[in-house]
Amino acid sequence: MKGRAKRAKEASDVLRELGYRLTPQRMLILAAVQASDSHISAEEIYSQVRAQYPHVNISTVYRTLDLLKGLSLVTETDLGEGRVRYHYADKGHHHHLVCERCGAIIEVDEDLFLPLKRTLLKDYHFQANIRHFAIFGRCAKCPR
Amino acid sequence: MKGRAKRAKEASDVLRELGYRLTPQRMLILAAVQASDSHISAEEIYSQVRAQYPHVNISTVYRTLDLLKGLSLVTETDLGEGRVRYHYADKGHHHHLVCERCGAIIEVDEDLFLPLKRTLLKDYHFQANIRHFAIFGRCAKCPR
DNA sequence: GTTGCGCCTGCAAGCTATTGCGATAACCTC
DNA sequence: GAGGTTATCGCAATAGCTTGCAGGCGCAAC
Repeated sequence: MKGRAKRAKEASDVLRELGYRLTPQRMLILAAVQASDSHISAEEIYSQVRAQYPHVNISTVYRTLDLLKGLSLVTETDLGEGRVRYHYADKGHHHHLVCERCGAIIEVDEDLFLPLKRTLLKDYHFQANIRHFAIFGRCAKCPR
Repeated sequence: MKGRAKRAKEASDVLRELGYRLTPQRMLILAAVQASDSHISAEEIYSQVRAQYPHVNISTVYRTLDLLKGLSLVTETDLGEGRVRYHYADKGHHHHLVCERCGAIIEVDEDLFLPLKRTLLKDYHFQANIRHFAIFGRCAKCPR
């Protein structure tokens, strides 16, 4: 998969250029997030990485995800499952509508938040960092 | 404090009318949330309640907060401190802008989200339940 | 290839929050 | 006021995530 390999290279270049070390743990964690087509949990990343590198510790997974998150290489979403999920951030960001009744998850484009972002900047001089958002409520199939 | 006593009565009426039992634990937890002028954490509620009723368990606090949350009597906010905070829900809902650099917390009115709510309802038929929201970013005093 | 600095990791303890289960007590009926 | 039903509670175990610390390893300089 060419696109994936290219993305991986770019991401590790970002790390190297910023002076971060390219450890096997970091590469594997990054690869796991990139290989996941949807949103992946820390535990899932952990077991994938451990398949190739049994000594890794779960805390390393969390620390690396934190690092990647800070560099905007991955985004984090809380869909209200009691665990956070991660997503590689090369595609356009998107948000989630989570139905409180049936659990359905609807992805919506980030453009939806542009008016809100503009208002916050204009009225509050607040530069909102809206990457991944989960909005809870009731979906079309679950009437009130 | 008349207003507070009145609110407490109303809240316990809601519980009773819905068939929930009015236990001293619940009353004390409710009172603690109501007595807090700002947002209160589960641990703070726990120690306040325990001062009057030493046998209470922290799990009861969480379970009660969950119940009250479901009944829209309290709202829950995650301000990114690693612990969730609670707030009595009789006043108009509001949201928070949290500065990722200096930690400042700015309260904003819920009206700000009305356009977004309308869009979600119109385009996705999704009835968003936006009570308490935290938006992270950079405040006016922390330039980029 | 070797050396050395210090970033990074593994380990273990700790924190917030949740859950299963048996015991208790709130509420209804009489 | 007494008794029965069952919602609720306390306890302890557990899950998800974080943190302090000591030792290991990536990387650059030689």
